[in-house]
Amino acid sequence: MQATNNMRWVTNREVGCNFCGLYGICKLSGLEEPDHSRLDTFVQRRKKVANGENLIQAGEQLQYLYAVKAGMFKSTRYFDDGREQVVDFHLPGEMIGLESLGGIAHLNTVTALENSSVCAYSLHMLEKPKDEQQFEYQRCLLVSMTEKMQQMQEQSLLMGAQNAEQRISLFIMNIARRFGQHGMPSDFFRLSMLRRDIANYLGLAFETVGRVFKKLEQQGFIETRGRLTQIRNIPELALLAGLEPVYLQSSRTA
Amino acid sequence: MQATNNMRWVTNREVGCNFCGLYGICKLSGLEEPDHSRLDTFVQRRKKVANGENLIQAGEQLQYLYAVKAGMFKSTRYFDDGREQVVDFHLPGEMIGLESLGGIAHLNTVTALENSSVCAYSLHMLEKPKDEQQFEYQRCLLVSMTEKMQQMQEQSLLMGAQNAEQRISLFIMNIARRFGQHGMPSDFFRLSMLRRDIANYLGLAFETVGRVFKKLEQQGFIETRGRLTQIRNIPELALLAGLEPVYLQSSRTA
DNA sequence: AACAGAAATTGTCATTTATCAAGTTATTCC
DNA sequence: GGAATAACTTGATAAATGACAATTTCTGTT
Repeated sequence: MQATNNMRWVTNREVGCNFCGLYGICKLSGLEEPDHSRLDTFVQRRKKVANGENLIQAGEQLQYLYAVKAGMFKSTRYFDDGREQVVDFHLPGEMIGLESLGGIAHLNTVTALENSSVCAYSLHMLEKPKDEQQFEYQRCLLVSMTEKMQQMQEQSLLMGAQNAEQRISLFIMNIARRFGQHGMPSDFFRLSMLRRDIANYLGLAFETVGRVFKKLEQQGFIETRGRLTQIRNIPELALLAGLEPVYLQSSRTA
Repeated sequence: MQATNNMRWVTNREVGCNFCGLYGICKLSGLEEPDHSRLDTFVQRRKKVANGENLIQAGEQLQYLYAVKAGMFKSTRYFDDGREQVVDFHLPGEMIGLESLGGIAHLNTVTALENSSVCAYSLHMLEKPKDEQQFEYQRCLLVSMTEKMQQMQEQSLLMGAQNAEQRISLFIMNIARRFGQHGMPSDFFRLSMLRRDIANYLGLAFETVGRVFKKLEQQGFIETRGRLTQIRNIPELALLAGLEPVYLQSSRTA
């Protein structure tokens, strides 16, 4: 198919700073000052991570908070016996590292699923003496954690899914909402992870994932070309997922 | 069985304040002052909730943070079409409400799974003017959220479970660790939720949950008398769950 | 102690999903 | 651009789980 060749390199847009999870913190650090000199001492901007490379290795010391600027990441837990479990995906605008804040080391390995870039914010700011600004930093962090927690809350719905079709519909709708939340189209995006990753994440065989995607496509709910994914019938997909039909709409207008 | 009659009323111990999720906040508010007068203006202590009663109704305005003092709760999401999804359980020492902090209303209904009691802390403290103490409150909240987030992280492992046996083993080990974390025995506790609740939470049929429990018991990994549950072979159960064998030990000594 | 209702167990059968194997299509790397 | 590799698809079969119905046990109440 010729169209496929044209679309192969289409990728998700870079997220704007105003839609980024680090926005609050960056603003405090001088993002909106004419020269960014102050900001630049705290934030390492647009660090590139090539497809397949690790941004974070499990066991590594916790030093930075990251925000995905462009591209996509997965978090994987590796076990002694060689098994691996994908525990999360990170979309543009979302933060990486919040879930490890309690300890001193990262629990999971974070890998780029395509050529990606991140902004890194040093966690040293948390150790500074208490002052007015410090208070605000903490508040920003609290907001970020709150958002992350709500996202994780939704995973609980995923866990109760009754069958593969519902699980996968829920998964797609979840990704869609998250794209929309950060100012990108919520019905047309690049699903950069492999079927294997999705399957591992959802606890399904990857053949099952493939078959369900195909079925959803045949029913006209979604359309895929390689990794590019378009949702063609949001209400029906939401229904399959067992969500209220307003699911995506409400988060768009919010 | 005669022994059963004796054990019917055995219940989980009340958690000590020093093992409670609200400890930091209560301490700030005067928990350790000789008279508790200051504390009592912020904290409503030992509010009783009878088995089956709702502590929180979905949609209700967010006003308090709760900590489970004794007993057990479940959080349920209700859908328009009548379906319900159990999204979380709350054990003694754990907090309730953190996951809704972002919004103004509760998303889930929280129900007591046995005669329980909670401490309630007014969220108004968060709106007070910025002062030294306010900073500390925020920090406490950040710590609580961090803990909750790590707990939720573990749910991600649950989601990837390959089969019912692994799911349920993981579930039991998870509950066990959480009891241990708050100073209670991690190998002997009352599992107050119904099979139906566990099944709903894990996305399994309740008959399957029952059969797996029975199988685990026949293999000698666990022992149950009614709701009372004892883990008899931690390493084997951890193995089934696909966890490192040190899982429980490490959290005990910590 | 006895009753009523709820919860749990058990057995059978239908459905879903995993597993394995073979073939096809995409990607990556020279 | 082409070879090598990885990812995905498809089909057949086995295994796990869900659904239903009948029975037993448990729980709470009087």
